[in-house]
Amino acid sequence: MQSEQQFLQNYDPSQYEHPSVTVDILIFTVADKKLRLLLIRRNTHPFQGKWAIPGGFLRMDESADDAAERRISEEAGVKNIHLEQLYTFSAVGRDPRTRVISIAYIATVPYGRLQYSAGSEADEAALFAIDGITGESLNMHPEKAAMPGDSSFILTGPEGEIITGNDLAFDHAKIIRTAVQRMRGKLNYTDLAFGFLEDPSSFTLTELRLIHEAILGHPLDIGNFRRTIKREYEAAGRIREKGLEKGTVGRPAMLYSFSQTPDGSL
Amino acid sequence: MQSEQQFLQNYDPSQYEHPSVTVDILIFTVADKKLRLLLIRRNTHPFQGKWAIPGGFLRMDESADDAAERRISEEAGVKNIHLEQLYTFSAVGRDPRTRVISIAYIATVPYGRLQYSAGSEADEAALFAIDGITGESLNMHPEKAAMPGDSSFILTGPEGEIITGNDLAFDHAKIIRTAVQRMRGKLNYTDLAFGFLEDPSSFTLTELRLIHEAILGHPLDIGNFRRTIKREYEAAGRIREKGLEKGTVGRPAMLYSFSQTPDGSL
DNA sequence: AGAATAGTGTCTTTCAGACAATATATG
DNA sequence: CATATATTGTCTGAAAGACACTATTCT
Repeated sequence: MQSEQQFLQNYDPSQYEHPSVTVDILIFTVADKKLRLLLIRRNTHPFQGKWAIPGGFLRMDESADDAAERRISEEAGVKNIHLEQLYTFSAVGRDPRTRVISIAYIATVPYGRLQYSAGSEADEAALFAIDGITGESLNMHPEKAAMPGDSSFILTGPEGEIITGNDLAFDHAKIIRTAVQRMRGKLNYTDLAFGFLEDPSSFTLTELRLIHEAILGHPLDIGNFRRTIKREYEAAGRIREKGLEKGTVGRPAMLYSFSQTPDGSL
Repeated sequence: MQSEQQFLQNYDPSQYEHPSVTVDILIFTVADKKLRLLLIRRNTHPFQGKWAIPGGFLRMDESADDAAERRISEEAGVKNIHLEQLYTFSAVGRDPRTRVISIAYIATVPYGRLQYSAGSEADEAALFAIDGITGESLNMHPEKAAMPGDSSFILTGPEGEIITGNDLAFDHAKIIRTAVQRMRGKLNYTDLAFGFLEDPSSFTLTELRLIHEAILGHPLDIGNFRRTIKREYEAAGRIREKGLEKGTVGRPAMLYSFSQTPDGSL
């Protein structure tokens, strides 16, 4: 029997053919009461000219979490953003070039912190508002069961240009649908929405409610929302009153500050 | 500018170094009122002699879902099992040989259908009961924040031998903890538990309750459980009465049959 | 009858949804 | 004061949790 050292010396990773591994980042933000997603226009084949989710190859010396952080820093110029793994897409034909499996991540970025090259030719990027995604049920097999209409949701660009999920590159419509459904499902029992706050140490409950409404795609009852948030967070000391807002129209709102849990969970 | 055809011809997948991609399958079952997991004892380096989650390399012509189905068929001799992607683990040092990322799947197998080589030397496999996993909160970053005690749960083998998460190969303790927490979190709003029924077309509510209790690790109120299941499933026509059980001790139980939804969701 | 298991009913508290009413700022 | 926004209160029905009680079989 060989020793562990001998084994490691004899081990040849090239004996198997390996797929490419990429990390795709769904960079979401909330602006003007709408959930929006950062897409980039592809300037190479395949799907040249189509809009796509930003991504990149996983380097050998970084975890997928690290790669996601790196890519969002490169693409949106922002660090210390809430990132969460969504799903790993691995259908055989999803990339026409070669075998590519993609680990998809959701990033929740406050609109004010987002930086991207809106106009530049080389790497054109734009925020698209998302509408028309229905069915909040959690799909256990995102790559199976492509229902008709799965890709029929609407994306509205910065100049009002409208495309649908079918106009996107690769299987990115499927990924976006999965992401929105996941966000909706987790909204009520996680801190997801807080990741979109411009300043978590000073926000109003109206601001937080508008984020929830943008993600869900429908309005919420104001009183019930306040009651629920205060019960879930204020009693536990997760949010705290910080004094009144100033210089706004109407009654000034109470400002709150939010405390992240150590691991970002619940 | 090159055409798409030219691009495809020029594309060289080997220009990047690729990690290995494996699929790991957490084969769960419920037997004797306990949640149990199929582990195999490694007979090669690294971690020779340690217990590990079964897995295998992703082939170039199969999706991760397909690979998971293939592996569970090879390892447990069973097909058409409920499979669900858990998480993709990709920390750099998780495999000492080379860079390996692992797409983990949860399989829910009825005990009676499970076949594995319990005694054979070549590929020793065993079912381990899982105890002592606490904190049902959904961890957003399973690979970060290794709390002390994360791997301190207890696994009890077929002969009563006891090991802890720390005795497992690779980062498999972390994977198991993530899986159990995920199952607990989804138990109440998915069909997860039904995957463990010996015969979904003929089961009692007591049998279903024992599955829930095994996953959660604590007893449930009998009346409340019945009420909730009947409200959620019987009203929607998802379960139907099939007549009385026969030949058992005590009052005979009503038998039910369960209808899977097309996509296996909710 | 007694043991064992299955199934029902009731009471209380919590929570979600709908909606009305009140409070405090600006112009 | 009119307008705009924030905040509180109230009512109802659904649902969860605790727990007592009844039903049907076998030995």
